[in-house]
Amino acid sequence: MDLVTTDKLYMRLNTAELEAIIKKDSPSSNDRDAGFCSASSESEGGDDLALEHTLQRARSLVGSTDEYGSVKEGSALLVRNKRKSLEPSKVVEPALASTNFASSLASGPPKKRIRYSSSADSAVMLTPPSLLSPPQTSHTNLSSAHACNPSQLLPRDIMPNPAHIFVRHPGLTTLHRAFPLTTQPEQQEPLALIARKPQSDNVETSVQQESPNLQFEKKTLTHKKLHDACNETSLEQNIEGICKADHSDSLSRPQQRNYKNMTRERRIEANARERTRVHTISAAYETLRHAVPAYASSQKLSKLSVLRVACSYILTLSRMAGKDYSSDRSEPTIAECIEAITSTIQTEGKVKRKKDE
DNA sequence: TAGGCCATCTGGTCCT
DNA sequence: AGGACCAGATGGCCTA
Repeated sequence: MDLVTTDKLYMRLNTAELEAIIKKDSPSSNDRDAGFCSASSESEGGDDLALEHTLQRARSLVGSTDEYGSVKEGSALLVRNKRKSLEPSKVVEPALASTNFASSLASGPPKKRIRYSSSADSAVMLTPPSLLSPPQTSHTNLSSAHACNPSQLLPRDIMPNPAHIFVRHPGLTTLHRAFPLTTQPEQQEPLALIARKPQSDNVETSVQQESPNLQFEKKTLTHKKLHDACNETSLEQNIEGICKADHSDSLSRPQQRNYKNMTRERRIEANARERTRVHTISAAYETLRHAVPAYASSQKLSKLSVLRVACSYILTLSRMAGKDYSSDRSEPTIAECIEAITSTIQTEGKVKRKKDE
């Protein structure tokens, strides 16, 4: 087993990447760029990918991928085992997923959140009418089962501002908790929209106190509408009605604001940015995961494991390059470094190794 | 079933 | 003022 990791390590050390590192004697050279993707490039690629996956996910939900030509990877709902293997553990056909979603709505809210290969895969585009560009070509199919404005489909070649794409799991979120349609949950409003500061203004106070309940009622109504919709007629037609009702409702009532005087819309936008940010970090982890040695190619180390292995790997490379990046400047020998990283890989991949054996 | 891991939402803080 | 970054809370998925 040692041979596996050690050989793999040496294989990596013999690559052009290592040569490049060795040739770069100047301390000013950016070692991070040797063999690793920079954060900026990763970010851009990650965002574009996430965006594309968002669109694909939205298309796959209604099983209309053909309309957009070739179907890339990710159009199907791949529910992967993220930790242990790179291979998909479950593959849910888009049509089936759509059916399941509809049926889950028909029998009440989904009890479990669906896990996707990436959050972009799980994306359900929620594009508020206020943020939508002028109406595009109307489609018979929805861009998403949750699209707020079903009549406005985002064409493949029009990439919206990521900040305007609201990604939401079709099932549970903190904002959109599942609860039996016939019973009321204890928490009846989104956490962020609870007014914390007591308002001296009587009018505003009454609005702040009443609105969460109204919002809950609206959500409940929306769930019920969706529930009835799935039972009676097509999901598409009814969601359109729901979205219209939602839109008109939002126009007729003042915007909800949280403690930061943040509107609901801005909170959702902030959530989207936060997701994008976290996705970028996850993508960087994924890049790093591919850049470090592992026990097996199919093994998927956790983020923490990736960091640990990467640290050992970098230290080993630095020693082979005649430098010492160890924290204590102890100048370990190359043999010691290889032994350390081998141990690290074995430790971090312990579970998987046992399974393989 | 418990524990680990991860995604998401949220509020707080800092920076531009 | 708004966005980026961060950490806590929550809940789903997976494995032993």
